[in-house]
Amino acid sequence: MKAETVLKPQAMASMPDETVADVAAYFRVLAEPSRLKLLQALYDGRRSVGDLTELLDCSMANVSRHLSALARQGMVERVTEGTTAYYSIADPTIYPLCDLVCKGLLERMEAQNTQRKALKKHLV
Amino acid sequence: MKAETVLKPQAMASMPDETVADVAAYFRVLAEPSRLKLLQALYDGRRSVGDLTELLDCSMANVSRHLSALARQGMVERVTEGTTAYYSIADPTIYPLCDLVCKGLLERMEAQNTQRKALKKHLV
DNA sequence: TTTGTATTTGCGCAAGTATGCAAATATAAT
DNA sequence: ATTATATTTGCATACTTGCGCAAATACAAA
Repeated sequence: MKAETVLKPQAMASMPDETVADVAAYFRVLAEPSRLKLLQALYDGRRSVGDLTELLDCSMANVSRHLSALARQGMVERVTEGTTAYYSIADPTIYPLCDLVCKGLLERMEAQNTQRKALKKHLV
Repeated sequence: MKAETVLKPQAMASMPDETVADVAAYFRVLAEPSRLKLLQALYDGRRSVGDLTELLDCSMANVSRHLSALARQGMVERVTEGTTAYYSIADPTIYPLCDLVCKGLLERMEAQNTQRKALKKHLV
């Protein structure tokens, strides 16, 4: 591992346009509530499309499409048994990723909260 | 901090739809090559819209729009001096986030690489 | 083979998004 | 006040994306 990585994350080193596009594509797949919910639902293990459809209240056709979007990015893996298709997480990177985002959002909400309280104090 | 967090990242605990939507919105802002490049360019410190426009080869109007999208999400901050607007990173969460994604992509590319080599071996 | 169940896919539509171009806005300099 | 510079915004357009619905596909059971 290079020392540079510590100072400047490799993610932020200048990178070829194609790589930037790949990263953007990765984020794009995560930029959809239904797909996030699917990943959430898959946390405990593999699930069939039918299971996920019930869990999600969303048409089966859509669940299937979202799953194949996730699979295309290598985020989930598909295994069939008979007529049913089981999906499972293939890229565990996703979890720390979402965790970071959630922590950030939470912080921001808390900041807004204290701000709101401070404002309230002034009004009283 | 609850023990649950260790076993199951809070990001993947069942969360209200609204929060899921927020996370998706966060990722959506990152799902754009130009915006990623802007964040990359801002790594070393604040930059004016003009500077960023030169760096990015993209119209100034678009750079401005992308910057306001980033600002709307709280990722960057805007400070004006005279007629020029300086933008800078406001949410450092972005860096480890992109780093994770890049590491994942890199791994995948390497895997493909070794696979390609193995295939080649068989063909020779 | 026929029927039923699970999943995927094609198609058309509605909503969202990025971009170019021109106009609007804001501020500094003459 | 006028002009020049920096940035933002409105508008029209092309493109992408998610969805519902119906049809296609795959496999198992009768």
